[in-house]
Parts: sequence; C-alpha cells; structure tokens
Amino acid sequence: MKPQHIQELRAFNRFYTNIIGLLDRHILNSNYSLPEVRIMYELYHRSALTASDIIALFDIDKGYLSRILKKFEKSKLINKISSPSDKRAFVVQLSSKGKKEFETLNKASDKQIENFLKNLPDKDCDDLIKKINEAQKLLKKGLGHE
Amino acid sequence: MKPQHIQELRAFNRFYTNIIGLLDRHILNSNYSLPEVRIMYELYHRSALTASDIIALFDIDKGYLSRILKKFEKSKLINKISSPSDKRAFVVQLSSKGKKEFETLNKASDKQIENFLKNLPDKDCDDLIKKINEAQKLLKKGLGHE
DNA sequence: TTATTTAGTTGACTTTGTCAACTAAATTTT
DNA sequence: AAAATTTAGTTGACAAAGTCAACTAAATAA
Repeated sequence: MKPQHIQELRAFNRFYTNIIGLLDRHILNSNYSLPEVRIMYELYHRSALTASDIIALFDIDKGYLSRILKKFEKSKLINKISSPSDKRAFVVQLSSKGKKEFETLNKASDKQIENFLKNLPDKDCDDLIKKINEAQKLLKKGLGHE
Repeated sequence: MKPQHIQELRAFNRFYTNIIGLLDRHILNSNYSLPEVRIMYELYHRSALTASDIIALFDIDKGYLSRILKKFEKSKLINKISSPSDKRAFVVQLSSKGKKEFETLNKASDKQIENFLKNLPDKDCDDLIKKINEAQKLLKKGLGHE
C-alpha cells in the first residue's frame, strides 16, 4: 500500500459521506430516523428478530432500541411475540401496516436513486455499478482480516 | 439503467454507511463532533473562510455553526478576523493550536485507514483505489446533471 | 441454592441539531 | 438620501438523537 492510497480512500470517504448525507436527508423528512429505517429494513428482510439480535446487528444502545421498538409498537408497525422458550425475550415482526410503511419508504428510496442514475448514460451507469460492486468485494476482503 | 442497478447501488450505500459509521466512531471518541472535524478540515485546507462560506459548503444551520465557532474560539483553535469591507462578517482561520489539533486528528485518521488497508494484499489495494476513483468520477458526472 | 449472566425497561442526562426572533450592517428601491 | 429589504451572525427556546447506569425478571452456571 502506498501513502497515496490512504489519501485517496479518505478523499472518497469524504465524498461519499456527502452523497449518503444527501440521500439520507430524504429519509429524515419522513417520520423516521435513520436507525429506525434500518431496523425496519432488517425486520422486513429477516422477518423476525429479537431485540438482542438487533443490538448485535447495529451495535445500538439497548435503552435506545427499547424506546424505538416502543414507538413502533405504539404506532402498530410491529408485533411483539413473547418467546415461549425465554420469558424475558420477545420476537419482533413487522405488522402488515409496518410492511406497508416500509414498502412506501423503500419505493421512495428507489425513486431517489433512479432519479440520480437517470442522469448518467447507460454505459456509465453500467460501469459505475460494476466498479462499486468490485470495490465492495475488495473492501469486504479487507474487513475480513480485521 | 436497469432496475437491478438501483438495488445494487442501494446495497452499496448500506454497506458503505456501515464502513463510514465505523470510521467515524473513532472521531466521536475525540473531543470533536463530525461537523466540527469537517469544519476544521476545510479551514485547514482553505486557510480562511467566513461563516457564510462554511454554511454554503456544508449547508449547516447558522445558529449551530455560530455555536461551534464559539466553542472553537473559546478553546483558541481559531482566530476571528473581522472583515474590514463588511463589518457584519468575519474571516475564520485556524490558529497554530488549531492547526496542530487538526493535524493530530488527521494523523489518527490516516493511521486508521492505513490499518484497514494493510490487511489487503498490495495488488487488491491498488485495484480498490482505482475502482473507487473511477466510481467517484462517474458519480460526479451523475451529480453534475442534477 | 446461591451467584452470575442475559433480556429488556426506565429515568436522568448530554449531545446534536432546528427554528425563529433579534441586532447591526449592507444593499436595493424609490 | 430616506425607506425598505436583504444579508451576516447571535441568541434563546426547544426537539431529536443518543448514552449511561440502575433496575426487574428470567435463565444459566457454580
């Protein structure tokens, strides 16, 4: 690794922090915070998780999570099913209202990205996706050795 | 652009949000918040900016910025030089203490990235940087048409 | 059985960020 | 040039986001 590499990766990080910030701003105009949406995302895709699972996934404070789930419960986005095998724990699932809500957010995010990509000629778009996929693969390789 | 592209870019965004979050956690153990460090970064590299310049750069709330600069001033990281041409405005510069402080943070960030990259074989590292640079170029092209 | 650990909750708190009202100087309009 | 508007930055009041530690109750280990 050359010293230059460090500087270039950091430059990319600054750049991409801005992009992500821009995209996230969008979500922040919804009624949900970033962590909330990410939790919904996981619940949507994994169907059932305990609070502890979510803590492990995101390394989020358990008090904070507890409140987020309480908010979700209050607005009927989730069902808490108390685990029969462990009476302290419960499994969380998105309710159908929760699923619908997530799908709405998800579609909006898709639209946003679509809108962004549509300014890029097809060839460039194809290239871009190839490159980020390859980059991601390499990054994962790097992380694997942590 | 194919529908698949949207999904892949979004997957990358989720992935990279985690990476950035991981890297930033580091800064958050320093005595500075992310916006603070980013402001220092700009001051370090551009040498002199007005508060309005900074607002334009980051699209940050001016009240919030005002307090950040006040904090910097209190800990003698910056000098406020009131502009002779506009008595409402002032130009901000890092003091030598401020420069030193930033350099310390900056070195720690370099180390962190170095540490991350050192797990990646040289060839991969080279590839990775090429790919993110190319991706960045394409992304900028996309943004240019917004 | 006692001790320890684990799952989740709650209260008190800090940090981060937003909003609107405000002062003073600069600029535009008439 | 006087009045009206805009711009630069500050301040107070507040909301949202996040942290920390004490707590209950159940599970597991000694």
